[in-house]
Amino acid sequence: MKLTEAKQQFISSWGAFGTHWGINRTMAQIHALLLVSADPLTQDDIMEELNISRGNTNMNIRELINWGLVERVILPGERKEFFSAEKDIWKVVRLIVKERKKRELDPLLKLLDQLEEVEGDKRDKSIKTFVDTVSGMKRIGKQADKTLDMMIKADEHWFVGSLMKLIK
Amino acid sequence: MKLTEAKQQFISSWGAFGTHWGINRTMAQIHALLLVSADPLTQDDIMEELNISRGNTNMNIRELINWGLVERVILPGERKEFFSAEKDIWKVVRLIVKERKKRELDPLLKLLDQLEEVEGDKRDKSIKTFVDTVSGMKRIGKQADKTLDMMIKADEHWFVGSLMKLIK
DNA sequence: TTATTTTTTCAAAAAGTTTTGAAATTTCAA
DNA sequence: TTGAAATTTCAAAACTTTTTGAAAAAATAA
Repeated sequence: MKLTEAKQQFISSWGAFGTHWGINRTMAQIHALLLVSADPLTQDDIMEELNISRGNTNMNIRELINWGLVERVILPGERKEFFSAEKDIWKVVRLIVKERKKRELDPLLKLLDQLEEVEGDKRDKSIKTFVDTVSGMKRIGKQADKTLDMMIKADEHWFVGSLMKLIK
Repeated sequence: MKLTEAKQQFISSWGAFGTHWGINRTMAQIHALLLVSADPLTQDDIMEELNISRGNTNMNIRELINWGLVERVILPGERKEFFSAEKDIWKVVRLIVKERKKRELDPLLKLLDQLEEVEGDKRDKSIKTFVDTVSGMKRIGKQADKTLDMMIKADEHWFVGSLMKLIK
């Protein structure tokens, strides 16, 4: 496969995967393009390469910067801003996990804490079912929280190495 | 908080969370309702409780059954079908991970294998950047694959217990 | 059987999300 | 300063996904 074709495949597939991962298609495509670009690109480069509008490009670059996945690069002597993606994939995964944890898991745990305090006699079958479900989720949720925090801080090899020891 | 209100909160929040988790809102709401129901419910119960149409209810119940999260229950002497959700949350998490891995991670790994075989001289900067990105992803992806497989098979306490030992 | 109830399907409508592009704002070199 | 270039904003349009509901199919009791 030729490089140009491979790049295109990569960008379009990463876009499709992104949609399953809480990231919209364009955002994922811009990310993919920057990941496989040897040098930083301008907004115009990205617009042209992906055939998307200026507004769309701008909004999604900004979102990628918020996630910490892309950074603005100022090249001396250039008027335009350039953008480049974090290339260390393990760092990328940690950034994504960190962001999604903050947006999804943390609010869920907060909610479960509130819901566990439902009024009523726990010997009542319907109360029991509710409380048991909520408590079960809270337990698993807290464990996931710890595990993910560990992962966010961990070095790639430490983490995987440790896990691998467990199955031997 | 009263049980009725708590249930409603739980259902509506689980619905909202679901949308971040590759599960549509109604599917997640039906799942939530069944999780906190002490007894199996019929399609009509679900329609009424969530104010949704018959078709919508039917399609989403079917999808929940496909994921293994809900099962059909036949009660003797009853004409209608009843539905109940798997209540063991650790099992629920494993089922969701299993399904999402199959739909998302497995195809990604397949794609990366193909893309790694791009033609050209790896001393070429643009080829190198592409191959490095793809290889990096493949490495992390394979590790995630193993870790998730382990998790899918693992007992809750074995898995978490082992992880916890590592941070002490 | 046949009639009635229950479940399933699917085209069209509604709802939700993303994208566009032109106007407003900001930046910066001269 | 000023004006050209670059960036940002956001309402409307395009697109995508979900939901509805009525009709078809399947299941079951009599």
